[in-house]
Amino acid sequence: MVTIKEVARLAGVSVATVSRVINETGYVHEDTRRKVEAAVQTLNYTPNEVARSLYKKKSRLIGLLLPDIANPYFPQLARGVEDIMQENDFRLIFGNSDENRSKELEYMQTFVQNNVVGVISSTMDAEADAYQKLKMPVVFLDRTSNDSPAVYADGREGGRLAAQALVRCGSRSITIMRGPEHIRPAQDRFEGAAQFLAESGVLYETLQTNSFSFHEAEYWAAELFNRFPETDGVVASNDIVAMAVLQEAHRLGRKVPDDLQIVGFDDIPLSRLLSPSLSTVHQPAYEMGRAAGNLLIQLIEQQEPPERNIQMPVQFIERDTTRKVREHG
Amino acid sequence: MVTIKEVARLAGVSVATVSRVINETGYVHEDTRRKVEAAVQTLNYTPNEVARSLYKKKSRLIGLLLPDIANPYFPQLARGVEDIMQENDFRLIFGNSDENRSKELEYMQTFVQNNVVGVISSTMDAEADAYQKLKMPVVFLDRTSNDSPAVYADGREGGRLAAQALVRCGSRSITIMRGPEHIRPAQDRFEGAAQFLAESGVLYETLQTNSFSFHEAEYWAAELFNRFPETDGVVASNDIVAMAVLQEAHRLGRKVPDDLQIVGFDDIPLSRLLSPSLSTVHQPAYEMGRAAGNLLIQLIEQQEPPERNIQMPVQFIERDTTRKVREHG
DNA sequence: TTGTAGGCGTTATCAA
DNA sequence: TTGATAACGCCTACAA
Repeated sequence: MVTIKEVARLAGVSVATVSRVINETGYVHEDTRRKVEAAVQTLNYTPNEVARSLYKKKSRLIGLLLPDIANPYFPQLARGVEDIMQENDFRLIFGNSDENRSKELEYMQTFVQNNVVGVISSTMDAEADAYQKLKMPVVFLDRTSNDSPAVYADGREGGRLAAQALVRCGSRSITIMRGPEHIRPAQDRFEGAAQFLAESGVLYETLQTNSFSFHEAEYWAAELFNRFPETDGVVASNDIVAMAVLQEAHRLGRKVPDDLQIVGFDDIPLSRLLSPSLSTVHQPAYEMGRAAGNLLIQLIEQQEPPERNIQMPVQFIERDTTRKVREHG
Repeated sequence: MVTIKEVARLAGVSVATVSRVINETGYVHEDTRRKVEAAVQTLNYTPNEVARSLYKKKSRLIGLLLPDIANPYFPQLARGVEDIMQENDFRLIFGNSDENRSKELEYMQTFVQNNVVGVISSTMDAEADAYQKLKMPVVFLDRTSNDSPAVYADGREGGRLAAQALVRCGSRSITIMRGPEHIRPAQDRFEGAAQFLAESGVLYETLQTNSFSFHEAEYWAAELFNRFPETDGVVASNDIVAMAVLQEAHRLGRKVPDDLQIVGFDDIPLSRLLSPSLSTVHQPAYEMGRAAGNLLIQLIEQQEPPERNIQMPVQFIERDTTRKVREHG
């Protein structure tokens, strides 16, 4: 690797001068600047980030911790974060936590050891010491938090919208699939839906599920029809589960949306490519990733961000697993 | 951050001794070891990876470059790589290249600047200087390469299997959707399918597509039926495109699989949750990620790996977008 | 406007 | 068995 010394030698100046020109700091005579730049060019020099990081005690690295990138909702978040970071010359150290505390801690530790300047985490436990004791800024993504910076979607409203759509289109016996307990947004959605149904006086059942994984989605879908065969409307915990329900309905010969309506959650890109395409509550995942990235950068640069707690709006997307209604004839 | 000096002071020894015990190198008296370990404990010391990296000119960081994590095939690759790296105490610096040369170069540069010890890349150009001049090992993932270490699926065979399935189940007028030109695996699949059809004397048309993206998938699906309305069998360039075709077929009232058979490629997890579920060629994406990770680690540790060029097997997965045939009555 | 030199936290060499 | 110290590549007082 070419070092600053070699550049200095070739340019016939000291390393300090080279440092000045590459960092554009302090005075440098135009002629020397040119000589240095030429040397940089011919040697193809780029500064060693590790040495910089050691000296400054700050790198250009950001830690990103997500539960599971293989789960279709997260790649979009990740992509949003990455785009922002790449635009701002930050790099990402990325890890999957699997909602597993020790993996999470292990990652947090190596983030610190590598001098990352900030972390974006979709953790299960925002109050954990690992976060509270951190000297650097942290933004929680897809997780609510009272007093820490966070970006998340309005789960309550999402749940409300899903339930409302079902009721408006005539479902009278609804099942809400309730996501994992430790995942706050999942609970918010449930509460939003449940509250709306209670207020509307519509009957509903709850099916508690304990994971968002692919494999179990099929199990829960089967379970749904076993336990509540009379259901005519389903608020699924996410789009994956909704797809599984749709498929199971198909298998059982239940007509969607005529006999059974389904509303998903997330609006993963594939949901519109289904047949019937999936009615769902849209979460702006990519934008959430970007928002988290932007917020973190502002925090890093010590600018007081306009908002530290960003709740993103959700939106009901009417597609073909819910019936069309003409409002007001 | 706690440094080795503070540990040394608390333990009443020199930094050299502390270094010896944490690295388990050289002789240390049992008593001093215990004192040092106690100090490490009470101060909660972990070594600064940046300083280590500077001295050793090697970090525990790996560069991972993928075209687009938001595209459903890649998260599984990424997850495989991450699992292996995490098991071996390596961390990942992750970036999306968007099949864009300059982004790729930019990432490669920062990988070097950060002393990564190896990179896994799904590049568009394995022969590029950026890779050839690199001092550290590189493994190409999901891309063929003649003389560089690589992990990829058997695209030719995959194409063959897809075409064969269609023919076996009675399609007589087939359209092959051909993926982007610069993506070698896409071309392999095409060639495998085309060759099989030519040899079998079955008519086929080619629809050249130039991207694997979501949005364009719908466009190509529409195009398919415009251009080749008589098609009764489609070899799609991947599962996303296959889904779009399935949906478009649905819209046009074409019965799948009775009037039209469709075979996808990749076997993304969602493809089995479709109705009808998608017949497709399975690529072991997660395992490919792991294999690439393992290969890279062997290269880094200078062990001569048993194979530097790993072609993974593919497999036709019969589901519901192809017709069932009883072979030999 | 430029150069010298010390220090960032580690590791490894060498002497004690 | 232990400690002092140079070196990794860079940045920034401070001096010139």
